[in-house]
Amino acid sequence: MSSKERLIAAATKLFYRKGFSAVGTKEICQEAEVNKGTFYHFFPSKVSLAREALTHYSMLMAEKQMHVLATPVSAREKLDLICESFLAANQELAEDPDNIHGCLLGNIALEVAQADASMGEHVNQLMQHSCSGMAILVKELIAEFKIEDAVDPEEGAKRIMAYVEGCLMFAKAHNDIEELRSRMDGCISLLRRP
Amino acid sequence: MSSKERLIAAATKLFYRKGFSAVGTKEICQEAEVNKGTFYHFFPSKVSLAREALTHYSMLMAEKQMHVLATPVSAREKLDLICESFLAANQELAEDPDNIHGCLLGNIALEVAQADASMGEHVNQLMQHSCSGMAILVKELIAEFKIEDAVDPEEGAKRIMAYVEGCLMFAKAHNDIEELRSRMDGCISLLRRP
DNA sequence: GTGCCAACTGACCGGTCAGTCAAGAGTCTG
DNA sequence: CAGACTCTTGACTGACCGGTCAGTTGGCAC
Repeated sequence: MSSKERLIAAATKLFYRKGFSAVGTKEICQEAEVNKGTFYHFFPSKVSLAREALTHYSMLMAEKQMHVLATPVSAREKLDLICESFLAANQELAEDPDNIHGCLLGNIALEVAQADASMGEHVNQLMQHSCSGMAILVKELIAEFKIEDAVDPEEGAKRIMAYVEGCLMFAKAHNDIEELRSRMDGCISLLRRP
Repeated sequence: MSSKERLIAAATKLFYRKGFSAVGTKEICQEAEVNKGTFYHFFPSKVSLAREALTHYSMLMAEKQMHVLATPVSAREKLDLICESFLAANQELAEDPDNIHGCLLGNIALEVAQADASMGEHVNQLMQHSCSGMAILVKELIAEFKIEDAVDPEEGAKRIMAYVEGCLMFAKAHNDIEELRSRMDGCISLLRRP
């Protein structure tokens, strides 16, 4: 792995575990086994690296999402697999897999996006991308559950993502996977018009 | 208002607007019109003040919640009023009311709660409290919509809170109130068993 | 060989951070 | 009035922050 790749990987891990502000450039460099100067050779600023780390995380999640969508199981089961892929990412990036860190995108959205406009724009773009992947699954869910008068798939995807992010927040706060797993069935209800 | 009260009020405002790490003790003191020493006369640390600010915010929200619950309108309308009370808090605490900052409890939960154990415990307690208030409304909703085979009210309250927090995250990221307002109807669906 | 350049080094910069402290001001009690 | 107490002051500390820079290295082209 090149220095640049190691920096992005280290930043992704550390921001995921501790958040943006709590991680210093020094710590990132140590984790990536790179010197301070090398950091600023490849990235103009800490925020800039964070943007690339976010992209890296999103690609990782999108890959898992695509894999789930291509799995030959029911749409309902795919929903659970999406949930599991969040937990798999946690396992890959967390130091202790028993610590639930939620979703890097959501975490950064709440911590940094508003303070830094370029980051905000970037987060929005990645969120949008994530939702459009989910919209495919939403269509399958609507068909599978024969939901009449369902919400628009794009809107349904946003609702489900919001719900999942909220559940991830609870799961992180209580450090309990079940807060997420046991609530995934609620996603289907969200597609019905009330 | 006493120095201590001014400190808590200032901290609540600033943490709400910018997050925990992005606000320094100096800035809090300036906003509260108090000196550094006075800060540390009343609070042993920045985290300690943040805990009290969080409590202050929760009391503010609980008050609004109680007021909504006592309003003589339909349960469905109360749900919208709860949503409006989040926006009212935003109006009260934000510098520019057009900037959506979400929920202080959720923001801090994702930013700090995991790094600081005492903060995590505190956040959990306040979240619990907030959910138990919501459970009352959930019972009303179940009765009003004659939802058969509904989820347990405590569980329903958690689902709705998770959904609302998720919608608030989207609303903050996109800086658009409608991301929250237009999705409140989804709360009712969440109470139905799928 | 020589020239070149991206990759890399690590000491260093000004500034900011949370937190400290000794001294003073104001207020209550006996 | 004396003494004890809380509250307030703001300069100060040392660690740490993101970011810079002059200089080194190693490989590739000619």
